[in-house]
Amino acid sequence: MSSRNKNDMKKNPVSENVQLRLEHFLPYRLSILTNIISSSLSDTYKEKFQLSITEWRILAVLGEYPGVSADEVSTKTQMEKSSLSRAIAKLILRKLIQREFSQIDQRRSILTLTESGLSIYNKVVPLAVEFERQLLKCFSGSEYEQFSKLLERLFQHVGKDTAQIL
Amino acid sequence: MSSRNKNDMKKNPVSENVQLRLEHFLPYRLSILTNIISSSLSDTYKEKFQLSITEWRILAVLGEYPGVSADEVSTKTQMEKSSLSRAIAKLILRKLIQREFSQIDQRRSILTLTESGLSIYNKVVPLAVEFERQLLKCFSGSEYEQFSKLLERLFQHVGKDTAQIL
DNA sequence: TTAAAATAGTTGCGGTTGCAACAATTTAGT
DNA sequence: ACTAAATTGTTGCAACCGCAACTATTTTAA
Repeated sequence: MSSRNKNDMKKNPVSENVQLRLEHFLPYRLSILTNIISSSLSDTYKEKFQLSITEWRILAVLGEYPGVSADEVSTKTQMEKSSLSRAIAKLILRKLIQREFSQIDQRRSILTLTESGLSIYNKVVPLAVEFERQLLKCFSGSEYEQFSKLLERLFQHVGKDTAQIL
Repeated sequence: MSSRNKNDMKKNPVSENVQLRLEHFLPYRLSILTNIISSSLSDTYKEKFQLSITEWRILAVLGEYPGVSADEVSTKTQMEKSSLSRAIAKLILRKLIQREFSQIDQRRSILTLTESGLSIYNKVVPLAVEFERQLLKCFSGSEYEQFSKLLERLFQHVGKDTAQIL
C-alpha cells in the first residue's frame, strides 16, 4: 500500500479488485461440497463396519459387478491402482472379498464378495440409499433431473481429455 | 446362490436386483468429477509454482481476505486445522505468507501474503480463471446459472447440519 | 519365433492426512 | 475473582496416498 506507484497499478489489482472469488469458483465449490458429503457419508459406515471410503467403494463395485478385475475397479472408481492393490489385500485378509486369477489371462484377477462381504454390502446399501434420499430432498424431481443432466455433461466434458483442458 | 430359500428372497435381492447403482449415486459421481477437476487444475500450478492444492487454497483465501486467521481459513476451505497449521508453517518458511498475532486475542493469527506470495497469487489467478472458463464451455449461460443455483441449494442443504443428515 | 511393447498387479518410499492429545489463551458462569 | 469450558493453534502418531520402479504375463509385429 505504502510504496505502490502507477506501474504497480497496471499489474496488480489487489484486494480492492479481486479476479478470483473463491466462493464462486466452480472447482472449489465442488471440492468443498464433495468433501462434506463424502465424509458425512463415510461416517455412516466407518464406525459400524470399519470400512474406509476406498474399501466401501470396492465392495460397492463388487456388489454390482461381481467378478471384475482390480484394474476394472480402478477405471470405474478412478482410484490409483496402488491404493486399490493394498485395500484389496486388506479386504481379502478380512475375508470380505475373495480373489482368483483368470485361466485365460493369469495376470487378471477375478474379485467377488464373500458371504460376509455380501452381508456387509447388503447392510450398507440401504444406508447409502437413504443418505442419498436425504441429500436429494432439497430438489424437486425435475430439478434433480436437470442437475443430474448438467453434472453428466460436465463429466463428459472433463472426461474427454483430462490433460488437454488447459 | 446355492443355498437361498424363500426367506432370503425377502431380505436380500442380490446381483440380479441391485439397489445401488454406483454410476448414478450422487456422492460417488460428485467425488469422481471433483477428483478429476481438482487434480487437473492442480497440475496447472503444481509444477510451475511448487504449490500443493492445500497451499494454493491458502494463498487464494489470503489473496481475497488478507488478514484472516488460520481458523477462518479452515472454515472457509473446510480443511483440517492440523493440515492447515503445517501448510501455513511451510508457506511462512518459503516467505510466501507472513503471520502476526492479534493484540486483542493472542491466540488468533493474522495472515497475509508477502510480496512474493502476492506475485505468485497474481500469476496463478489468471490460470485458474482460464481453467474455469474452459470447464464451463460445456454449458450455456443459462445452464450454468441453473447448475450453479442447484449446486448452491445442495450446499445449503448439507451445510445446515452435516451430522444430522442421516 | 522372438524381441519389444503393453498390461495387471505389487512394493518401496517419501510426503501427506486426519485424529487425538496437548499447551496457551480467552470467555463464561458462579 | 476463580474455576470450568471454549477457542486457537501445534504436534505425535499411525494410516494413507500417489509416484515410480519392479515382476510377471500377454500381445504385437518384425
